[in-house]
Amino acid sequence: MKPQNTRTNDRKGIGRELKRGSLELIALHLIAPGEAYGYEIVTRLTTETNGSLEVTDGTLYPVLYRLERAGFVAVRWETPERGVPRKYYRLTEAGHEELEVLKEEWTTFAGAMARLLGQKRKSS
Amino acid sequence: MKPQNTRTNDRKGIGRELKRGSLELIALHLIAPGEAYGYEIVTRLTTETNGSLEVTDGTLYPVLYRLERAGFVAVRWETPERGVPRKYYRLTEAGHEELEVLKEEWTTFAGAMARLLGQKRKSS
DNA sequence: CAATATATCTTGCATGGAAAGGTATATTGC
DNA sequence: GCAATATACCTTTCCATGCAAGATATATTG
Repeated sequence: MKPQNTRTNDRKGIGRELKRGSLELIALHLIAPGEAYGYEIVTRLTTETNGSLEVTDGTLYPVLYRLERAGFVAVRWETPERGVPRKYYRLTEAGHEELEVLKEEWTTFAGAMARLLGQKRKSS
Repeated sequence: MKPQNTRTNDRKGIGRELKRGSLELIALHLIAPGEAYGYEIVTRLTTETNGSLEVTDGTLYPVLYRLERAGFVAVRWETPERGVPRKYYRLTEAGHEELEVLKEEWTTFAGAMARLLGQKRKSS
């Protein structure tokens, strides 16, 4: 029998909406230091954030595809002797710039939210 | 002539997606101290956040309607002697609880983002 | 050879922010 | 008296995107 989780069920995807628009930033950020492949990013996101920012592969792959089409990442296939081929992503010059832009936008937004919720006073 | 803003135009709505899921929180938060009406919230959001969290009325009214249907806000019409009638919103008990829940979800999410982007190390 | 883990991709759905349009009342200016 | 503007509400339509679900393929293990 399915759990009829009254308070949790009608709100199945609250955190889901919060991720909106931040996934590209997240992906670019995780790729930035060097190279990364899709499956790796998915698992790293789950482990490194204790599930807070978990995404499914069905979510991430389209994101990577968008980044590729936009010219923010370059792609390299690696087919090892043994194992499933991997598609490695690396930031382009434009990708690094985009990362900075998105990071700044996130900071601005998060800052505005924090200020609003925190009820920061303007004067002493 | 429309401004052909190369770098800004193709990205017309980046911050737009970031607001996803936070508008209910914002609305509840702004109503919480007492009462507020729709038009007021729209203008306050723009002025109090310097446009960072600006929304159009076409965006906010559906949000308020959802909150009302969910039982998070109660409604009172005020038709002054002179002036357009206003629809005042006030948080219900459930609304106050919801506000806390959403606030916590936001904090968790923003914290995870900050930790990820900030490259916090786990050990010394 | 069945099951599992790794790794990729696609289709279809649901959500919700935004543009655009519509209504109604009051004030201001000609 | 009437057009224009500001206030205040609401609705319809569009679209971007996260996710579930399903499909494919290779390698390992029992």
